[in-house]
Amino acid sequence: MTQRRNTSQRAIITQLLAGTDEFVSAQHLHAALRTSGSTVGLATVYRALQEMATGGDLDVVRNETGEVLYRQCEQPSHHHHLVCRTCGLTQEVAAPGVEKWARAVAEQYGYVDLDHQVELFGVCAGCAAKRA
Amino acid sequence: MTQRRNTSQRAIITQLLAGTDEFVSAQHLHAALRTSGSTVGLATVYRALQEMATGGDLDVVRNETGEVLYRQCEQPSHHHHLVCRTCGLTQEVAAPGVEKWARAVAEQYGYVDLDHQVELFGVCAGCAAKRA
DNA sequence: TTACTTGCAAACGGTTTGCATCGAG
DNA sequence: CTCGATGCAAACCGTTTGCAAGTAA
Repeated sequence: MTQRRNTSQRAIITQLLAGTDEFVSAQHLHAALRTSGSTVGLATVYRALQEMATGGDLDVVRNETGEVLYRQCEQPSHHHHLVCRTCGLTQEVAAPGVEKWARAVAEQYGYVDLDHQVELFGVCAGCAAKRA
Repeated sequence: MTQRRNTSQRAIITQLLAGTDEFVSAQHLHAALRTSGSTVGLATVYRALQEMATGGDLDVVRNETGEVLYRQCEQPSHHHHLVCRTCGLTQEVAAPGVEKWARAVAEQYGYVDLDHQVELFGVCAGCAAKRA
């Protein structure tokens, strides 16, 4: 049985994530921590983020360059994202029908252990206005 | 004005892509080429794929591990994929409700110029059987 | 004391780039 | 002959891992 220990590093990482509702990369988070005086190691940041993500405490997304982004997840229920491809503004959205559809399709083809990736990209109202 | 030269390498890459309607990674494509006797370099494959992708001749997707996948694009009807995360077997599936849902959500939040990414991952019947 | 955590550095895996050489036009 | 294309190897970059030292419980 694995049990999590409370360390100052994890506390500060959790705290920093709680302070924002935007997606951040492990690298960015690490840089921010070092800048503010902490001596946390990069590996520790990665390990903490992974742990929190698999524990369901963080939302995980990948940006266009393949970098992994994390954000504290406000909604306990499963949901997806609508991301502005210009400024990164993100809305959490529910996809009621999608889950059911995914299950039906998987069953039809005999696939099990299903997971799905559903993300919407667009340009938010603000950015669209500036573009005009 | 940049002009493309016709080389045997590009010809064989184009030909191989034309022979399938599945997504392939640059690495996979390169391995396949080497196996079939070609001496193409990895870099050449990457350069060719990038060029074709920016030229709009290929669809580009990223899998769960961040690897970039390419596929010849000319699919008449829009559809999505159900990919086996063990063996890579891919089924093309239609997502009737998804498109409508995406449009509705985007409108609700004032997002325009919408695009979406919907991929299903699971373990196909064959791989599931071997696992047991 | 036990065994989970940490920081560092090295290892990794996919992708990109520098450069000398090759070859299409 | 020119200049884009190629192959190789090294460089990159984000991420993971081995390991000895540190520390919560």
